[in-house]
Amino acid sequence: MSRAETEITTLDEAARAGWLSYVGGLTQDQIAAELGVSRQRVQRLVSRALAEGLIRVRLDHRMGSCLRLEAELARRFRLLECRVAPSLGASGDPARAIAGVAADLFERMLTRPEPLVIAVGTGRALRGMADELQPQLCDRHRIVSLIGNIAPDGSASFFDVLMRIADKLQAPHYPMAVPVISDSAEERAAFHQLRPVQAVVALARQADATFVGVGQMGNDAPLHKDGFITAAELAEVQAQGAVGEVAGNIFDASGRYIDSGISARMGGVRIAPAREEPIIGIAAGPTKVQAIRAALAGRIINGLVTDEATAQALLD
Amino acid sequence: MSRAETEITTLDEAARAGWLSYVGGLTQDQIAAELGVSRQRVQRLVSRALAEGLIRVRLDHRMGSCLRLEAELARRFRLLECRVAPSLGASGDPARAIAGVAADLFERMLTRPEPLVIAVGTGRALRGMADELQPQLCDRHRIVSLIGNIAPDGSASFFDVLMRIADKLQAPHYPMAVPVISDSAEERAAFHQLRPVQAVVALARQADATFVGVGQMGNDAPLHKDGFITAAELAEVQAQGAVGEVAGNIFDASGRYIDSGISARMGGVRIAPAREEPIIGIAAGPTKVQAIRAALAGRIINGLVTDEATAQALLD
DNA sequence: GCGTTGCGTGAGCATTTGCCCGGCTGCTGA
DNA sequence: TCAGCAGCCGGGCAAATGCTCACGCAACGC
Repeated sequence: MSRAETEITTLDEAARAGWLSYVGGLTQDQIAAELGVSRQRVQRLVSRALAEGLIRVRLDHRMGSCLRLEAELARRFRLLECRVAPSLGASGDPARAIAGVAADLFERMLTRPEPLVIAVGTGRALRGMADELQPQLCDRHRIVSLIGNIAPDGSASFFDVLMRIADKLQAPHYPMAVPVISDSAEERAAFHQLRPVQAVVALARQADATFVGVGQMGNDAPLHKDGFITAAELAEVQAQGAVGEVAGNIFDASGRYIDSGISARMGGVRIAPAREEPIIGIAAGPTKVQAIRAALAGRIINGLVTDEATAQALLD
Repeated sequence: MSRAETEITTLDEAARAGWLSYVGGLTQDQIAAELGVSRQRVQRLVSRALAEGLIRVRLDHRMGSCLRLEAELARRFRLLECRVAPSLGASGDPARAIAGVAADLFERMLTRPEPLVIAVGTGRALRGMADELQPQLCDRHRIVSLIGNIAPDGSASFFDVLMRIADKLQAPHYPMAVPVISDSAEERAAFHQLRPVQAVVALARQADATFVGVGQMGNDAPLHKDGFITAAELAEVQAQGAVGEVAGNIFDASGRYIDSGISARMGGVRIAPAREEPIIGIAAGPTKVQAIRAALAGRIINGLVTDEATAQALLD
């Protein structure tokens, strides 16, 4: 109890310090005087406010260079939607650069008056987007997961993107209660015969908009790093020409899905190529270029949020 | 041409510097290396990005103390909506503190699926809110002005809140083409007999939501400072018990409108007391407390965005 | 009872940032 | 053509900031 209460008041204090610093433009000394604490404490509070994500910073200016890249990508790959975020410099994390821009696009989708079914995948990029979303009441839309939420170790879910988004929007949400990847094709089939699972799958297939990450299938493949497939399995699909993956469904350089032992066990929904509804891929980074290009070529995705460096590489 | 182009590229550069600094967290030296310019130039660019409003900062945390004040205000004054922003310290501008919170509430209104008519007043607080709005396509709602847009000196409009909001939302908008205050009651009547003016007035009267500032009627009254009424006129209504004003309509301490020579000449729409639709007052500052309290008492407004200090004063 | 551990605190210091100022460049008008 | 002027640039410096380290205190286990 007292633990939770102190926690709340410290966060409050951090928020107040951050507010005075960023919005009010006061110096830390002034804030210290205002709050009646030491300057050092103010420094710590502000840095905590930043770390906890209490302070949200966005850039309200479309740079010419980004706009040009967007237009060129949209033309070249016939995209419905395209956003290019400025890169964060050589050392920066590309996922963080695109998170805010992706959240912006997502929020724009939410402003549509008609109730939508919005499907989401998972991964670091989506997770970043979810964290950047403004909390708002938006309960006319439904959020549905494209992938299973049961991790190999039995833990509920890995990045938990669906829950985070639904939480912020207080929207009805439909997790897919199947393993991300089953031990066998039979197990997968058994799960998918369950009535509630079928309902979620049907919903995901008819989604009015879809937001997914794009995974590379090099040796740094997220599918492998996160423990969903073994190194041997990775090598096997690499040998079959795998270059990328969307919602766990692996495809080759031309964006055609690869059928393999893995795909028969992978839970969740395979996005049909060349859908008309927006399927937005959210991905950036040098290692993902080939995967993104393939997903675009196969029209698995018809929209893209990426960063400058990746956009440039895609066009080269 | 070259002037405009340089302007654009400088802003782009400023935006990029600000992005790397605020979002990327790089030091100015690192940014300088990245952009290939001097550290001093980076400093200038970042400060320009800030000044131009390219960097938008918001606080994503409701402080306990603010929530308590909101709940207490809502209870005491039977409010439909109430938001209390943290104060910006003794020296801070209260209008700036509440701008972001007000914009948040406004944006929340915009997420409603059904097309709305939203009426807006004017003033510094509303202007601040308009500046903080996220640009977004929101053309199902209509924005209508409560007050005239012809200033005494003939200039088109003073704070131009309506245009700024409509611009950001690309929404249909209805300015009221009448003088803020006419020279005579007859002139006012003549304007209000015009068919287009009547249409706008009708729209404003039936607005689904209304956002207004609240002006004090002390010697620092905005109506006087901005040149709409003379010192003599101010003194006259003060003698009649004037304490505040909403959209140019002056009321006494109990929130009852005062009929005077001024009110007969004031263009625009008088908000009917005790309306059911949300009428959100956006105001903060020690000089406004009495005016806000009166507007609440008379149920001219039934919602409030203010800051901590003002909220506390209202409750005392 | 006592040592240990973990967290928060303040002091001091290195780095970073904001700003002023002198100098330079490029434009303008006589 | 050239003086005058305005705006930009970098140097340098003072203020502000971020960070590390040693210390104190309370909780915990032995």
